Amino acid sequence: MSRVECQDEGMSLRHAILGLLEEHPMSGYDLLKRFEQAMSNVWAATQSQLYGELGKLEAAGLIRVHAEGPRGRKEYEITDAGRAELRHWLVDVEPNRVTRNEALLRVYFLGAVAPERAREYLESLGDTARRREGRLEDLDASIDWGDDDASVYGRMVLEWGKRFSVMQREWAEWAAGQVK
Amino acid sequence: MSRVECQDEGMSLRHAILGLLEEHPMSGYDLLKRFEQAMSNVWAATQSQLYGELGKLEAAGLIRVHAEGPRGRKEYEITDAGRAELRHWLVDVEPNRVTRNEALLRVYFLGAVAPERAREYLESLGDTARRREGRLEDLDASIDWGDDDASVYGRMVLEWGKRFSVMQREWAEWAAGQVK
DNA sequence: TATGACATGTAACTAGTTACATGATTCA
DNA sequence: TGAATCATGTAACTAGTTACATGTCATA
Repeated sequence: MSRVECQDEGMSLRHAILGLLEEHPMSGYDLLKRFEQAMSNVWAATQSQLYGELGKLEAAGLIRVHAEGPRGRKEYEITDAGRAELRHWLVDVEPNRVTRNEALLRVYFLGAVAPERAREYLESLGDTARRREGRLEDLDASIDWGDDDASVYGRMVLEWGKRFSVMQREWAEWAAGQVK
Repeated sequence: MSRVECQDEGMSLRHAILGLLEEHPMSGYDLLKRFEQAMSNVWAATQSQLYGELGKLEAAGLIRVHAEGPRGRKEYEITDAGRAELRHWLVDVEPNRVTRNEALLRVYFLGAVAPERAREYLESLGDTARRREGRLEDLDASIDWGDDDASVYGRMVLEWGKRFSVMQREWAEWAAGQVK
């Protein structure tokens, strides 16, 4: 029941896995699908990293194998220690705000290329945002939202993505117009 | 004059350094100050990583030592090969969109804690955004913008930060209201 | 029977973090 | 002369990426 000591503030993949297993037991393969789909807009993870982390989580006693299936399938479930660690992270650890926005980094340096290239770049950012906006609208419309926690908080994340896309598109349009 | 071969799409720190040195020659220490200040909202870098990367850039011929000063200070300048690499990155390499938003990741899992804790968390995201909004407004007002490239593109980046902060604050206020 | 989806794993690498270590110069 | 700032570097680590490697099961 007691939380494993852990002074590190990072390791969000670890907590992403714990959070998904809190919903219900899953295999590494199942988790991978989640990271490739819904999760990909929020936290990226590769197959290799995922299986590695599952091993570490099991060794740390935060998850355990709950059932084995065909083809070597191992379904993991979260343990009480894992749940404690997840809650601790959600409540006590302040989010680390290490910012890395490659698209925006380029904008700083657009003076190094011809104005036409700069405008093209900004317009392509706008196009990308527009496409993303459309995809998220479609996704939202296709989901039958309920009033359970997963729906409420899932919708919040989706709403964030939609608002972000709109903001990015509008900014890119404005910025392209600023290029002389 | 010809670009160094480089199939990797990442290495943005490398390009951030090249972009800053394109403005004018600087030492590692100067660059560090830039990364700690204006740059910190776009691309984070530690002192250790910076000096390591400067060594690699020099070895690759993309920068060279232009002047030495007291206390072992080494001022670097960008070479023609470095400028070519910077332009190549700006124009030809599409931005990699690996998303990792720790604050948003938590929102997915807020169902694991009491609604009051969840609301507190969302409100704290709103507060953070509001403070950031204020800081960026102040910064904008304090800068004497010109119509040179550095001003035009610097203002674009700042404008993005302001719009992002507004979006994040409004979303967080809405989201906090969604918690039952 | 062959293809594709299911399923897990490892090796070698690059990027990024934390902590330590050292010394020079300025200025109160 | 002591503290702050300037200035560079290294060692040990964690996180993340790419590529490879292997084998199972369902079904067309």
